[in-house]
Amino acid sequence: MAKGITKRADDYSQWYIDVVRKAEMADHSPVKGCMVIKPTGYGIWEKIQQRLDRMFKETGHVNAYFPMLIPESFLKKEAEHVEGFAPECAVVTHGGGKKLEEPLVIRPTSETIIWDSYRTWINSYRDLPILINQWANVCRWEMRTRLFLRTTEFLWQEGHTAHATHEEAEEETYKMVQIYREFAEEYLAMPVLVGKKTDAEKFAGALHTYCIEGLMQDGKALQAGTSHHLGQNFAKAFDVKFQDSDKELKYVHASSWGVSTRLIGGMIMTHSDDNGLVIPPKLAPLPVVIVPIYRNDEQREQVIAKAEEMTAGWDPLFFKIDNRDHYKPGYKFNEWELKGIPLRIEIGPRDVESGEVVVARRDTSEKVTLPMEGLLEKVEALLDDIQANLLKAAKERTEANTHTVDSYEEYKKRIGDGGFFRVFLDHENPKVEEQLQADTRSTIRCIPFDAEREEGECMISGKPCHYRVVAAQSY
RNA sequence: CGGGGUGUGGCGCAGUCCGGUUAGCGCACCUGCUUUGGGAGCAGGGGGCCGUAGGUUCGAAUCCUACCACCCCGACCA
Repeated sequence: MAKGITKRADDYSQWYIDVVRKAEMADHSPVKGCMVIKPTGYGIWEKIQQRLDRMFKETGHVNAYFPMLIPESFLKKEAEHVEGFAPECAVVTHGGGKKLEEPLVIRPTSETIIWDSYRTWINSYRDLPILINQWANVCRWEMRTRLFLRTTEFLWQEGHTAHATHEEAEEETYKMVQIYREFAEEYLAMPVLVGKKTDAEKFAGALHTYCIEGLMQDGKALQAGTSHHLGQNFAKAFDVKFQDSDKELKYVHASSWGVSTRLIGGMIMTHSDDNGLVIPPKLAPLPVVIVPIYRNDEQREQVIAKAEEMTAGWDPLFFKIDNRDHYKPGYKFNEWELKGIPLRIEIGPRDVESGEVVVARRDTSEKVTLPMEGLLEKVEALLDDIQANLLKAAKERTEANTHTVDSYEEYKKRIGDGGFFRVFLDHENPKVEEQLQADTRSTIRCIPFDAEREEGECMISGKPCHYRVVAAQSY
């Protein structure tokens, strides 16, 4: 059993903090709610960036960068937007030792500064669409923070697109939430619900918001990505018009979408266990570690030489030979498990002798003996199997914790145990959501796209409903 | 912002009630030797103005006052 990690069953929240700390993912910074992302954690973020960036570019998007400081007045141009974000903005009032003419907001999100630029970029329907993404940091002064899940400053990507028509903007909004779903399943190995947020939960300034929602091991939901259809709200606020082919002057339609370092928190809470972090192979900065075993200097030389010979021609970023001499193999086994490395290869004198190695997988702790001959192929196959296995396990857990409930009494009784609850709720009535939150500290997570037609009555108001929504307690 | 808690080497803690040499312990760290197939052993060593600022006292980690920070439980949120 791993030293220094609280068991999930004893205290899930403490377990999470322990895993982040022991795996050396991140530290608290001197400023409340901020974190230092250490190489182990940042390496995973880099992987996420690489994979997602490719998916964005394959769908026609390009990257750009907009400034971090935004004139305060910009935020105020869209009524709902300012109401939603003003309370959590950090504001710069001084620069160069002088009080500023106008305070500058550290971006909580970049719609306003970007749409201010788009005004000058867009004149004709021929300028559209604009499909831009940016990788950036943002700052939101949250009341309560947790490493990766909610930090004062966090890293994310935000896509900001401009379109000639409502339909095109809608198509983009939908396309991007599907890309998030695909990324979550294929890379994070995290199954997600895909659907629409209720009005109460949508982005401040959007017509509607689509989202992906994962279910963590403790039964709480995690919003893992959002895609907003902004309609013409920001175009109107920033006066962004174009002349269409029919000669008419029209406001531009917009979308914005983002995922953040929160995904790393989601990854941890989806796969990790009481022995520490578990990284899905496709996101592992280091998929394979090789631990040499020896009793003396002569053996050490032999074993390491053999390990080098065995891995000749392998991608150097794919593996690492842990030749540190001041730790014993057992220590290294535990350390790499703690850090979630998907596969560990053990090679010692007896393996050098037999031409085989011992391969241990992080997800199941199974060890197998494999010949050095043709090892790379087998290792790659094992990594694929781990990736698939993690997704399968997470899917089964999510399904086992998805409940269909009809009575509010039963819901209230069971909601505390966690899980997704498929229920009839009149999501168009804000009072229903208020009541739900007040009674149960749970919310409607989303109205799934694939909700089938089914007749029932709202378990709070009794109003007839034609499909079920999904409610849960969430992070 | 309400309720509860905690501030002592990098981390985790003891000491505080009842003031008194040089502030301890475990882990981690450094050096050396022996070790090395699931978190090694021994020996030696480095590292602290005890959250901050005042006060009481011959003397304060310990008593008094104020402030600050962080953590947990709620309200706010990706």
